[in-house]
Amino acid sequence: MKETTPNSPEKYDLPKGYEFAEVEQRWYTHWLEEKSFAAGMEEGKPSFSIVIPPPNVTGVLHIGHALNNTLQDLLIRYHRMKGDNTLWVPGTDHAGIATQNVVERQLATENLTRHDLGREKFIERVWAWREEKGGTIINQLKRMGASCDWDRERFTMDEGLSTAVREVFVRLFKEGLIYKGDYIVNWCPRCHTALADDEVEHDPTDGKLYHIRYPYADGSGSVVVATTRPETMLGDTAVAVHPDDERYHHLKTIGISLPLTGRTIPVVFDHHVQREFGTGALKVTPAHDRDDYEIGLRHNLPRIKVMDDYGVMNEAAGLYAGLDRFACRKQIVKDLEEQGFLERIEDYQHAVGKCYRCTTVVEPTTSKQWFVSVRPLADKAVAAVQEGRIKIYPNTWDRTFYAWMENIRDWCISRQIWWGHRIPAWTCGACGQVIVEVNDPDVCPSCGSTDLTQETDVLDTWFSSALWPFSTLGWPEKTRELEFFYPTSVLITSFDILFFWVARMMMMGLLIMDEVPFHDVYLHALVRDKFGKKMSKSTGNVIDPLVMIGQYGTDAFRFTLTAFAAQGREIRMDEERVDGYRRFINKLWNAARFAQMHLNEADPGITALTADPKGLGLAHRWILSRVNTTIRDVRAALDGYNFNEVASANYQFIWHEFCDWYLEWIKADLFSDNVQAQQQAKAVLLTVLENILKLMHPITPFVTEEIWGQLPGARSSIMVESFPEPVAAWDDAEAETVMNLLMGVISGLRTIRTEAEVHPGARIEATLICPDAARRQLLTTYAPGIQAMVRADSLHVEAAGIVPDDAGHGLFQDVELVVPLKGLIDVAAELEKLAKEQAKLEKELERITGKLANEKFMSNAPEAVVQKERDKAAEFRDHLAKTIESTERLQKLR
RNA sequence: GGGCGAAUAGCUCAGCUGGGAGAGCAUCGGCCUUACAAGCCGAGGGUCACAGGUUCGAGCCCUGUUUCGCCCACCA
Repeated sequence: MKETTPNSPEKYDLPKGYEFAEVEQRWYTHWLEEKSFAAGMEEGKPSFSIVIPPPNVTGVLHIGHALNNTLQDLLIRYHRMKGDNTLWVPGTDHAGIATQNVVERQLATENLTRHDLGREKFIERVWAWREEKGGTIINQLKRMGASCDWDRERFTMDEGLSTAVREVFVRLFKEGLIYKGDYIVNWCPRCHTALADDEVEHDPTDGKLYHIRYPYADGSGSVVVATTRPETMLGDTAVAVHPDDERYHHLKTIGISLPLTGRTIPVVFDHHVQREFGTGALKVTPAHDRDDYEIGLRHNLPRIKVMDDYGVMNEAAGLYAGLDRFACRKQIVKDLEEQGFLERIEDYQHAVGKCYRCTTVVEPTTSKQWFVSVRPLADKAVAAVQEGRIKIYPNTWDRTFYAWMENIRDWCISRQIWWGHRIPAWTCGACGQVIVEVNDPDVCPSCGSTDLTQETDVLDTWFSSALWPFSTLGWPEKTRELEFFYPTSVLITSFDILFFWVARMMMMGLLIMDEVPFHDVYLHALVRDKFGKKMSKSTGNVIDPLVMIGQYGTDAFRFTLTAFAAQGREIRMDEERVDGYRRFINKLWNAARFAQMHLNEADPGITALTADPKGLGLAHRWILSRVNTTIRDVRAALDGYNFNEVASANYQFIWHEFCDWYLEWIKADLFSDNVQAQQQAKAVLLTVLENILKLMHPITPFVTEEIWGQLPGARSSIMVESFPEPVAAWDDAEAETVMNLLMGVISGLRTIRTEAEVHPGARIEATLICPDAARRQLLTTYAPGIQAMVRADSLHVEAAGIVPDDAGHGLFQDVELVVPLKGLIDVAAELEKLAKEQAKLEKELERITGKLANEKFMSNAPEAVVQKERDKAAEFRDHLAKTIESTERLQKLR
């Protein structure tokens, strides 16, 4: 483990590079053993709770889960450190169709179907599968570092949640919000179930548009209709035209003779028909098309189902019975052509509905289904958002949400599969009474018969997910958990299930609990590849979170996801960024290693700073002031769900302020013989490092925990430490101003060195010319610091002076930087640069003087802005003069 | 067709209520300087998609245009 370096063999206790794999495993196990994730329920403390969007039990962790759960964990760890009663409820979703498919595939390898087993045995089989394989995604979440309260893990099919489902179903039914009706549904002939509208995906598909001639019944003429699905003509019960379409007025009294069947069907007049499309005549198949179904209702047309549940033509299809729907299509086209009814065929691209689970082409068809009347529920949800009881982040989604809720249709909740919550409805065989009860009835309450059959359909998976925020907390029992944690604080999810899930939780929560299910909804972006394409296995552009974790470490991966999580629509994931942040984690590791090398050598009494910092050295006061700013920025970003800013505030501070400047600056103290200076540096260093680790812990739990444990003093887990709060005494505007001056001067001198190609190891001499006495005093005071940072043997600070012709020259604010460099100046390059600078300054100056001369600006702009412009003008004038001077001086050297 | 969003450095993206254009990566130059070469120091690079408008002042607000993406409804 311990790696030695040639320079200091025994000094480092931490390995040279951060070895994440071992650390992650060790700490996660420790946290679980210590039950560090368990929710507290102490009276008088604020509560913070999140219910996880339950991944499908069949799921494997993809990058969307990774993002989703990283953000949740970030907030959970933050609030836990803040001391809130913090609960993160984990769990999985039984995912009806998906899971059933998985098990059916497994059966297929044994040459079995679910029907061979029968319902009960099949369900047993699914449970067995779940026991064996259902924990995959949970284990993967653990590798992400998710600090869920695992003892509270729930499953949408477990006993408690099943009770909740029944309770809600019965209540909705009794309130008249659930009904059974005949309806046209999207039927998947492969899954054998109805699909909700949003479970159907519409893919643009190349197909054909068939133009078919339908003769008038009296033989006096014919009309041409067009269809993409000619096999449905067997179920046609009308031809529809627009009522204002004069071309067809004469058809009012004439019937149509349906080709191939000879059936006579009427012509109906309906506004739905688009006159411009094709011939303006539409064949109407009410049993197999959603729009036709509606037309059929309006005109009282019969519905003829010509297919069975497998997509095979039935008896109503006459000669075509027994043919698969697509085979039938071919045969029909052939027959139409032979009999002279086929006018023409054209290539046609149109949207074809496909099952979102198995991509089988969906067949619209009529059947008996259970529905929820969502209108009253939707109204409650809309009101909750409008009144601000639920806030959606980013709020650009509000309008989309309202629009969707306004157009919402009744929710078809029955599914003709076996895996799921079986609908608690029974029909009496004797009297036909429908019984809906929480507990299985023995006898019909109406006639006393025991001939009761339970509904075979199960509920849409989203029905149980809609209850998730309260069912997981124990409802319908009145639990302490509900009391403490409902409504939950925030729901974090991807916007693509805003309607599937989020809206339905709102509806159910508001109805059942009479209270919102969550106060905030944060909708994060969809993760795409770096070209903006959706990740998919077929495209081969999938970034696998587990591969990322293995390669770069969980912390680096989590940091990347956080840094990408701006409030937008999409995230373009680039693996290179993960590598970049892995370096950042390593940087932090090494900074800690450096700190530890000094802190552990120190007398054991070294502790974090507690005293007033006013007497400390400049760099110490500066870094403490910067820590304060960082704490404020990070907290504000977390509270406002600006996750990317949480990442960047940390990154910027740790790398570019703490490492680049502070650590370099205090090396002099740490290595000096001045014990007091050394002790002071150690105390502040420890203080700052502790704050950094706490600030970073929510994003990068492992590395921070590991470093924390290595710091001096007796330490338990960083998880029980409190999240940093700004310390008023640390704010120090003056120290920041002075440090900015010194940093500017140092950077300027370094630029001069580099441009003159002075070897980085070589020493220089430098002169600072500064007209302002107070600032001159500062520069003199901190000359040793500046010298150390720029490798200068001497540094003169003067009020005025003549710049030697062959000197390197620079400028920071009102300070002229002069470095004598005999023959090292690239005159041509320097002149070019000065010319560019001069042009820029002249342009800026012109703009500002114009502004200051503008009366309207002077009278309208706030005084502060005007003053700022005046200051700028003065500064630019000064710089311009000096630039011109330099140019003249260098020209002498040519 | 309706709605939403995006367009800023070579790439990926920030830029929150309008006041001197930012980061990371990449590029170029120089360095093993006692935490880190997984590093350090420095440099270059932008008509903020286009055209108007409001304003003293616009990347940001308004109108229109172009390109791209998503969602909803889909003319059979």
